[in-house]
Amino acid sequence: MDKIRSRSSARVTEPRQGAQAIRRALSVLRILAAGRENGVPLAEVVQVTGLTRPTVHRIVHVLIEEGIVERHDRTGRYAIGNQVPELALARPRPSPLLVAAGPSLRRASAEIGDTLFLTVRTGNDTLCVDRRIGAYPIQVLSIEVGARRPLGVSSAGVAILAALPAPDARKIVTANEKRFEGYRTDVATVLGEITAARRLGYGMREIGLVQGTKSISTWIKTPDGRPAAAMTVSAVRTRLGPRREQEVAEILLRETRAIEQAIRASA
Amino acid sequence: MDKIRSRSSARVTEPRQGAQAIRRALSVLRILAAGRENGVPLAEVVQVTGLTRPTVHRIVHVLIEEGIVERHDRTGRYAIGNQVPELALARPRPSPLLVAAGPSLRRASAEIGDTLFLTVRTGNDTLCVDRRIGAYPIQVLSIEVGARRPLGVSSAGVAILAALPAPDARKIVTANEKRFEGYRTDVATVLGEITAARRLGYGMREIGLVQGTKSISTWIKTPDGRPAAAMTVSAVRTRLGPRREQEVAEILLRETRAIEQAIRASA
DNA sequence: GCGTTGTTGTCCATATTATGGACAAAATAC
DNA sequence: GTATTTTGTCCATAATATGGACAACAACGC
Repeated sequence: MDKIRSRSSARVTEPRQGAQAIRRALSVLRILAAGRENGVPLAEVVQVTGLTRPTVHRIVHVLIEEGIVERHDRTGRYAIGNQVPELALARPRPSPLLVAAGPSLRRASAEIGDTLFLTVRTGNDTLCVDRRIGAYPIQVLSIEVGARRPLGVSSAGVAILAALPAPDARKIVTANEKRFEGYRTDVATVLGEITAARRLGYGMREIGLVQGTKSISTWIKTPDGRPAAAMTVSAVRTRLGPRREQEVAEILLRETRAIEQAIRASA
Repeated sequence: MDKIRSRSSARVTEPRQGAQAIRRALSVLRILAAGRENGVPLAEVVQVTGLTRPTVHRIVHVLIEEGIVERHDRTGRYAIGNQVPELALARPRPSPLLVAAGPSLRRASAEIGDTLFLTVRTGNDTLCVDRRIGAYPIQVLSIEVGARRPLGVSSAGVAILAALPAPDARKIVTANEKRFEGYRTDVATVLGEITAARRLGYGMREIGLVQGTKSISTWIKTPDGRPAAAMTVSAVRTRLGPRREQEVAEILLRETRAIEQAIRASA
């Protein structure tokens, strides 16, 4: 581990010590969260976190005893346990972002007709928090609410990274290096996509995570200038030619501004 | 800490070591969860967990850095952070219990007309996971979905304790001793209520948590005989005289059996 | 059946990490 | 203004978490 002193951007009080084990447990949890209901095999957690197997094993089993993690008997995979949603109930139900974005998502979805996603950043991951299905008969539904992927592998992730200060983005991308393999991409490619997104004003992937799909993402910023989320349209590639890409991007950018306004209003 | 070897009931593999810090962090989290949106002052966490202040302080602040806990600027209280619901999204949305209980809650609510609660046990707490408002114009709405209290202070808690093996119940009650003060009760009173509930077949509190209310709770068991939840009716005391208590209890017991059947069917 | 490979699980000596007593600084009450 | 309560920090020390090495088990091939 490296001792980082100060960041050029906002917060300066980052590195607090005396809780290595807790931090490790949390990074394990985040990997498990990426596995959703199916969970993740121990070996993969070891691989991705870079911790040793005994350590991961110990952490995971303590968390099982505590009800935070479950182990699927049949597959032996580890997954987020039911105590996590129970803890989550402590918070008021709909997040301010979802409230602020609701009307815009409805409008954009009606207007565009393809599947719309709202994705937030959580640590080094993107997390899909809302999805609206459009009227067009062919819809890209592969990504579900709750889906979690390393920042950088989806157009939403690229958009969010593009909206971050370059050094921060770079740091996240390199931190995710190990996890990129599973998505057939790498640090250089992602950095290239980020640069392209900055130039374009929105994130775009000709080759979506699903074969034959294309995605366009805009970034949504909080009043302090930090990216809060991304709004994404995914569709079969043939439906998003250059002309329509332009059209869709304009709608997304318009609604993005509306959401940013709504956030400001609610704060 | 004591070294428990074996339990008379089910699980025998309980005490795994090498993760004190993680367990402590989790017990802190559970206390914070009880504080809901408002959170809990540090001193209270210290008092209830029995940990030292430096330790709690360290844990809480690491969790803040990780996004698991938030500190409300104005009050200085600590609360569950937004990363917890994000992790929770990894699990499929409606819990099997909620699905199984849904129709029964609807029926019972329509029939009784007073507020109905579904409460689960989570560790040493009860957690309200569903609430149905009845048709009668005066409703007891003080307990909200997500509300968390020490097992023993509500009629639902008493019901769940009554359904547990006596030694387990006793252990939980003594573990909660410190927290009872805040609810104007104590170990002896709670143990008495549990015994009474076992005799009656359902839990009952003449003096509810809210002045002038009365509650009746039945316990719901999983196929293996462990209590999974409690179903509760709360109403102003005058509306629950001896005759109607009897009536309501019978409806609850009937629907309880229906839920138990539904759980068996879904397993 | 019996090696082979790829998992997961366990042990324990050791160094690293988390601990908590004591002290300090805010915030709040008086 | 001082007293009191609450939160925050330090650091020497002991207890805790660590990970190398080994073991058990499962899945596959033949």
